[in-house]
Amino acid sequence: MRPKITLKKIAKEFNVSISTVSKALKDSHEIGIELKEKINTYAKLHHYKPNSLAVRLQNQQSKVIGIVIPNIVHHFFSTVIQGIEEVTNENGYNVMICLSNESFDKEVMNIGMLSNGSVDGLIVSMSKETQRNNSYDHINELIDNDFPLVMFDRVKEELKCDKVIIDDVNGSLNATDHLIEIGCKKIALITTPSHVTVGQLRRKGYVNALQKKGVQVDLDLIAEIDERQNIQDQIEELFEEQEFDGIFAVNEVYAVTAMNIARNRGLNIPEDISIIGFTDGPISKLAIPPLTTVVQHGFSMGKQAAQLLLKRIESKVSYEPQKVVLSTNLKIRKSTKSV
Amino acid sequence: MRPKITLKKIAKEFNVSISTVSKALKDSHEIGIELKEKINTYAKLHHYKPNSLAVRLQNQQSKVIGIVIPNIVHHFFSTVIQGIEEVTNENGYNVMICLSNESFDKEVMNIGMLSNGSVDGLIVSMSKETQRNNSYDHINELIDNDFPLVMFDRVKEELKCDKVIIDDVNGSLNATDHLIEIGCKKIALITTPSHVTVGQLRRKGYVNALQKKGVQVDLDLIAEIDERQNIQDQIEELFEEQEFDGIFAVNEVYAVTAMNIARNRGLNIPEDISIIGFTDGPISKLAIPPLTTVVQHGFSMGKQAAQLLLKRIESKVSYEPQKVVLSTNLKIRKSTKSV
DNA sequence: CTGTTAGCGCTTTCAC
DNA sequence: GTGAAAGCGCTAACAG
Repeated sequence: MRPKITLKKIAKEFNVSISTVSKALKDSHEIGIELKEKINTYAKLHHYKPNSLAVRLQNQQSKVIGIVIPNIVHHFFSTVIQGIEEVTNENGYNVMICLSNESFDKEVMNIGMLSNGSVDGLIVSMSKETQRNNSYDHINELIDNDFPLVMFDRVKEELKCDKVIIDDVNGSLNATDHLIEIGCKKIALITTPSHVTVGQLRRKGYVNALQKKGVQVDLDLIAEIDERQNIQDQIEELFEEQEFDGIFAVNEVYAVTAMNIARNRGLNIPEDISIIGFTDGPISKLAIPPLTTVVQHGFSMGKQAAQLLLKRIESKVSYEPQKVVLSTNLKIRKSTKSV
Repeated sequence: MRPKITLKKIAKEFNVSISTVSKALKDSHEIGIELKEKINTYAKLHHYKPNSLAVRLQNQQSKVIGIVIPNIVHHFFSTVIQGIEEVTNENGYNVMICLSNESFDKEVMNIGMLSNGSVDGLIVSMSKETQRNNSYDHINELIDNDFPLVMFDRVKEELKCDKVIIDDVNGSLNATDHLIEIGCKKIALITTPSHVTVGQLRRKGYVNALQKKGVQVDLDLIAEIDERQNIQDQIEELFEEQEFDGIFAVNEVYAVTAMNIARNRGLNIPEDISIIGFTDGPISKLAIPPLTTVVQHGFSMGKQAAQLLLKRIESKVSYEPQKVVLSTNLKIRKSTKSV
C-alpha cells in the first residue's frame, strides 16, 4: 500500500510546522489565508485524511461501538443490527460486529478484544452456550469496570447492566390466548430446551395462558427441540405421538416446519389445525398459508439498545441500570381460524 | 467508566519505569524474575489489557478489516459475512461492518471512514444506487492508493482490484437449460432492472440457454421488478398478461412469490408450471413445494474474499488483481418436474 | 500569524 | 537488570 500522507509530510512540503498544517486544515483563523489555501489544495490533491487511530487515541475514545451476537444469519439478529447501525451512525459512531457463533469461548474472546479500547461500548446478546454454562465472569468484568454495556434479547436478569428485551411472556400468552379464543382445545408448544432464556419465557406465557383458562398443561404436548439434531424429525415425532388442533411455536422455522408436516399428513390449515409462530420474518410472510405470528420488533430493539448505550457512553455520572421491555403484537394471517 | 489501567499506572505502583513494566508483561528475560511476577500478578488482578488503539497506532496496522455491504437483512449477505468472519478471525483480524443501505452516499462515506487507518483492508459489495449512478471515484481512490480491496458479488468489471464473483451466467444458463430439458416450452424470467449487474448476468444466462436451443427470446416473458414498487403486483401482472410453463427467477423472494401466485391461480406445481430460483436460503427450503434453486455458495464466497484480502494486505510487493469465479450448482427439489 | 511542547498508551533501541 | 528516549499521527495549550 502506498504510504499514507501525514501532517508531517505536508509540513515538510511547505517548510512549516506540523501544528500549522493541522490548524490550516481546520481552517483556523490563526493561519494566513494564503498559506491555508495552499495547504488545503495540496491536502485535497493528495487525499489527506487524518489517521483515525491517532485521533481516537488522542481523544481517548474510538467512536465505534461493538456488537457481539451469536449469529448473523438470522433475520431477527440482522434486523436488530440494522436498528443499531441506524442510530449509531446518526450519532457519528461506527459499529464493529463480532460473531460468537453460539460459542462461549468465542464470546469471551470477542468481548475481551473489543473492550480493550477498540470500542466505546458494547451491545451483546449471549450465545446459547453461555446460557447453558451459566457463567458470566466476562460480562461481570465489564460491569465492574463500569464499561458501557447493553444486553438485548438473550439477557441474564441478574446482571447489573442496561437491557432491552422483548416481552416474551406476554407475547406468547397473547398468542396462546388467541388460539384458545378461536376454539383450539389442545394446543401443542414447540420450543427450545429450557436453558435458552427466551424459550423458557415463551413457554411460561403459554403455560400462563392455559392456566388462566383453567386448562390443564399437558407436558406431552410440549416438544423441546434440540437443534443439534434434525429439527423436522423431532417435530414429526410430536405429530406421531400426540393429537392437537393448535400449535404455538417459538420461532418461524419451527412454525413453518410444523405447518408443512401438518399439511403432508393431510391436515387442513387452519380448519384442522391453527398455527402461530414467534418472530415475524420473510419465511412467515411467504409461507402457505401466510403464518400468523407474534411480531417482535427487532429494528426497534436495535435502536433502543443503541440509544441506551450512547446515553451511557456520553453520561459523565453513573446511574442505575435501565431496562426496556418491548411489547409484541399479534399479526394475524391465514394460519389461524378467524374468531 | 472507570479509568483504564495503563502501563504508566502500574509503573508508578512499583516505582519502576514504563518500559520495565512493558517488558515484564512480555515476560522479557531482561527483567528480574521476582519483579516480573509481582508486576504480572498485579496486572492480572487489575485486568490490565494493552490499549489496542495505541498498539495499533504503533504498529501502523489495525488488524481489522472493513466490510461495506448494501444490506445485512438478506440471507446471502449474512452468509458471506460469516465466511469472512471465519477466515479473518483465524488470522487474528476483526471485522468492522458498515451498511450502505443501497445508498451511494452512505457507501462513499463508509468507505471514506474506514480507509482512514481504521482498517487494513476493505471488502465491498456495491449498492444498487452506485451501480445505477455508475460512478466509482470512491473505489478508484482506494485503488490509486494501493489500498487493499476486494469486491464481491456486485462488482464492476473495469475496476482494477481483486474480485470474487458468482458465475451468474452459467448458473442461470444451467437453470434455464434444466427447465428446457424437463419440457418447458415457454419460460418466463423474473429479474431485476438491468443496472443491477447480477440481474443482467443472470438474464444473459437465460437468454443464452434459450438461444442455444434455438428458442426465440420473447421479451414479453421477461419481467423486470422494480423493488420500489410492490413486488407481488408486478409478478401478478406477468401472470395476467402471459402464458408460460416455466419460470426462472433471479432470487428466492421472486421465485416463491411467483410460486404462491401460481398456486392461487389454480396451477399445480410442478405439473403445470416449473419454477427455479437463484440463491438458496431458508425461504426456498421451507416453501411448498420446496424450491429448486441455483445454489450460490455465500459462505465460500466470504472465505475466498477474505483470503484474497489477507494475501493482499500481507504481501510486500504489489501484484495483478485477481478474480475468483465461484460456480453454482443446481439443487433440484420439488418445484420442477423430474426429467 | 506561526512554532514549540507535551501528551494520548505503547514499543523498541540503546545506555547505564 | 533497569531506565531514558524517541516515535507512531495527531491535538491543544502556550509562547513568541
